[in-house]
Amino acid sequence: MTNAEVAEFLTRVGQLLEIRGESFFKARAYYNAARLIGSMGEDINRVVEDGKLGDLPGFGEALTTKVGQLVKTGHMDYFDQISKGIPAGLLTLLDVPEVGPKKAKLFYDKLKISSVDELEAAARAGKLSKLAGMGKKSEEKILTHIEQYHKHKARRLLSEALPVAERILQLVQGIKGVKRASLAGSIRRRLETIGDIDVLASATNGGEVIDAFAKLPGVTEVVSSGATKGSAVFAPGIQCDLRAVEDKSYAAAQHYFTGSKDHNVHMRQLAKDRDWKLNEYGLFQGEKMFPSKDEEELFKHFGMDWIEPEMRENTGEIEASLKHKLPRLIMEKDIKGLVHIHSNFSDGSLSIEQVAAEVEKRGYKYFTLSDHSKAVYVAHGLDDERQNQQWKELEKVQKKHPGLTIFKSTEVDIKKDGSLDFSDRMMELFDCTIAAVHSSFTMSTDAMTERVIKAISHPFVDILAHPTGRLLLEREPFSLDVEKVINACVAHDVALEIDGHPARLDLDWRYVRKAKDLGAKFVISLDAHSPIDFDYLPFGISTARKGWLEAGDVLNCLSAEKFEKWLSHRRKKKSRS
DNA sequence: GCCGTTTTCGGCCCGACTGTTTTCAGTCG
Repeated sequence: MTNAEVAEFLTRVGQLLEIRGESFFKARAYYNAARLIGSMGEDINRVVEDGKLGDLPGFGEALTTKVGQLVKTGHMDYFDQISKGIPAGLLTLLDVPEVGPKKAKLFYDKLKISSVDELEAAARAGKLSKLAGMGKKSEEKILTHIEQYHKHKARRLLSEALPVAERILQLVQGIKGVKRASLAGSIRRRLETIGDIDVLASATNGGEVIDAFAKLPGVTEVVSSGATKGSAVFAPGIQCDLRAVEDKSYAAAQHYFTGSKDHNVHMRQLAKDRDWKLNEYGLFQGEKMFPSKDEEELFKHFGMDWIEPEMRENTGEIEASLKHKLPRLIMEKDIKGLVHIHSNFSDGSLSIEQVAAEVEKRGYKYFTLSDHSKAVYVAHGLDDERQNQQWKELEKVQKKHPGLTIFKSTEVDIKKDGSLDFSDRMMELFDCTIAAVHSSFTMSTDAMTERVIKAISHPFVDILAHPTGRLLLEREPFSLDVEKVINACVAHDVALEIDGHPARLDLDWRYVRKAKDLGAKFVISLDAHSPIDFDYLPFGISTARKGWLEAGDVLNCLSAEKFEKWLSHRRKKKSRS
């Protein structure tokens, strides 16, 4: 089972326990385990094989036995035991906002409801409002939520949510009485997909600010509106939560609303260890508040350095900060050249000349012209003859742009058997080759891993592109032993691509972190097919930052000369061996 | 269900909002 599958399973166990009315803390032990496994870099199968499951924080005797069985056999006896008498569909009710375990149990016990459709029918028939603790308003709300549940999936790409968030932030900054405002939540942490937008504001007249927020242009529905907190749906259907605090609480509130949840729990534990209390209003010792004008000062009270929002996932950043050993994360301005650009020779929309002009306009010193190879037929992949034509055109353009270095490159297809789509003779003629899987996604883990490693082992492959093939919210990554592939890349001195297209962001940042620890090198690429794709570099950068990368880890932070040196040096090394 | 150099039992992060209640439970983040 993959980490994600194990995490999902354990979440279901927790939900079942809650529905059964077991201690919430028991359920939380499973939720904590689910979050830990879902967000850690190590392969859970490896952890179990190595007998290290019990070393994970929050894993005692019970979890170690039960999760061990789950990972080894894909099955958990305990799950069968607690799910007895509870229909599987009941858990789907929890996907409807404002329906939690207590309500779900109530609906099932009193009305035998075990699916969202049945819930909808009961609400329309007015049956829900007759239940204890329910009323007309609750029933209407549930109906509205079910409509939304059917209409659109809850999450969106970061690239879609961020512009909306920035527009809302501007509007909030314009509300009368607002002193400071910023984005918070997962969008500030630059998570790859976003559930809702969190905005924080400081003001003396919180209630009025929330009122004004509910009336902003673009608001299609007001979900809630109180003295310090409001929630509204903005076109095109993204929910935004605004929190208003007094300015003296701004730093603590910004930290709190940025999260992540796990990071906050850990920080609050640190406060508790010192007999302090940390909440969204400040850091306190008894009644006394430690003043913090910004987050940096807040961290300083703990003897910590300020932690970049992208790192706040509770994966060691708090320990590193306490030891003053945080990395200096890569920034956009560190990038010197662009990697993985398509032209209209394959499926790009720009000519090579237009690409060169675009790259120069944006101030970069070099790029790799990486069109598809012939096996990717739908993308007009190049055969030998057309590749030769492309090279001729490239040389013409190169002459017109003396200040720019254009690397002869290819995104060569990794065929089903792991062989490459160009002959060795052709492969040797490129300056920089990027290999990628584009077909036969449904192989077994072993077969796919072998396929990719065979390609990596080829002496003239320099970079592995979009290593897991995922399309966020659309297509799952293909089944791959990522850790083995990373190790193979390190062994063969092949760089891993962080494909910066916001629908890919592949390699995933959780693996980026792992790969960095294993000694891998990276490129942050655009995988650009059209002019708009050149605006997507920040998403590749934030993925790298979430993986703790520094400029020194990323090859296209090198000058054109040094980038070329890396390519030729490793090729010489390979032809010798 | 987990955890502990003050604890092996009694805690477990903390607070806002809503709706249905006469003081609070449920949900969410």
